[in-house]
Amino acid sequence: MKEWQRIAQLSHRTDGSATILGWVTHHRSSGRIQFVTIRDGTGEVQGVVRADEVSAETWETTRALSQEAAVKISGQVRADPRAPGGVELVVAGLELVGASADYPLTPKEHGTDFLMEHRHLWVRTPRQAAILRLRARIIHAIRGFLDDHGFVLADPPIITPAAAEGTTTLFGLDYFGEPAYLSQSGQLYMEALAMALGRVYSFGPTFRAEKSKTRRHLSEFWMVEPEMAFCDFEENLLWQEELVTYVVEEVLRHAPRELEILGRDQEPLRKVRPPFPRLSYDEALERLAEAGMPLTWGEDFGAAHETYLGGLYPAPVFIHRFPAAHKAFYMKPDPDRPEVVLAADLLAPEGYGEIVGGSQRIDDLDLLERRLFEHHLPADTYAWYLDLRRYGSVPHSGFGLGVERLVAWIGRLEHVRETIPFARTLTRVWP
RNA sequence: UCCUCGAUAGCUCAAUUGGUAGAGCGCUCGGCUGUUAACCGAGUGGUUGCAGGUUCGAGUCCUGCUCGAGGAGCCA
Repeated sequence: MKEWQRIAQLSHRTDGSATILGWVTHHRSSGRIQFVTIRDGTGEVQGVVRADEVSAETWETTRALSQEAAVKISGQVRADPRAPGGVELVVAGLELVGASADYPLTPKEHGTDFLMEHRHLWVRTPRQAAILRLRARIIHAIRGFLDDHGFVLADPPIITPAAAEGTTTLFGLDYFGEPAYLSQSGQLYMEALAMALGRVYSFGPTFRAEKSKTRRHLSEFWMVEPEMAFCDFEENLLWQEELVTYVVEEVLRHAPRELEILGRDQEPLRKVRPPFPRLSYDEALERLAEAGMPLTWGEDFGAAHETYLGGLYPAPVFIHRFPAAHKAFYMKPDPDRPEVVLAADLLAPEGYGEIVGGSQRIDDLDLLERRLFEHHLPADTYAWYLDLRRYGSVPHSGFGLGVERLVAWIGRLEHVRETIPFARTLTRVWP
């Protein structure tokens, strides 16, 4: 049995003694009475210290407390309408566990660069802690959904010999004298694993050395990549909308406090229900033309186009069947229209852009070899991948979901760098 | 890689047509018997990103550079 309590539990013991361990967030003094606010990761509570109720030593120790000093305090838990949260601790004893001098972060405003430079301390603030709890809840929901639906967690390697798609920029490294790269997608490996386990998913970091500096980009981000054998394009979309819906429901059910701290309006989230609206690439072009943003068939969407399309509906929207020319080599052509592929992007509402990208994969060996040639990719690098089409090839599909973008959308955050404990961006690899 | 904007006290920011670099917060000391980012008084605080130029005089104008921001492209 523990000899101390966590702050979140204090409201259940509004009479009786308690001991808490935590860090000082605020300290106010008014002559003969001091107020010390303590944070312990589960919540905050105010300690009340009266000069005539504690020893001179405790009074002095309390008086000398500074921001983020670690303390152990004990006393009587009491309900009081004047206390933030309605419960306070009338302090009988206070011990300094760890002093804190010249804490850099003040209760006032700071700029982004300063906060990122002190990210190791910034995470202590209520807002940042709420975001990290939200992230944890979202990850828990994703894994729970997939685990409960027969998906086997099977993670691909992070150190890889070549680009998965041969396009985006990779972080290179020296692998015992051989060139190797940090994975920018585990998808090809997931296809192999799906042929072994049926339904699989990966959950891990992904690395992209793109020179992107926007609020939607990180150099290191986390991605979920489910892959399903015997799954066609339509079923793939169903899995995606079921998963996203479940995650949103779980957040609404289990993290309303976090959404409140973030000031996140819950109404748009309550409108996220399957089926999600779907627009074919061709239909999307029509919508864009009506909105004064005409594109000729075959052109890719720009950021403005994506934002517009994502904003058409309260729920995420699928854009599907893109022109094959600019898409990844492994995407299966639509049998009815070979000029488009059975791929879809899921665009989040409220301007958050693409959160999921998925497709049915080519299962025909000849076509896949032809596509590798057309994309100027070396066949020998993909020899093992081609084997998957040689030995019992089946229709299969999968998708990749960006965890940070999902967290940013659900929390309605300004920037993905706040959705991960220590963001790695184009200009920052520290702390 | 390109475009736009920016850099002044530990932090957030002011500084008029080029004319002695300030405020709030933080921190230190003092005051206050219920504070809520407490309040009141005093104190503390500067190579104005770097290098050069114009000028009697540059935080301010000019040139180059460095660093940062968010947007494009690219992407989750």
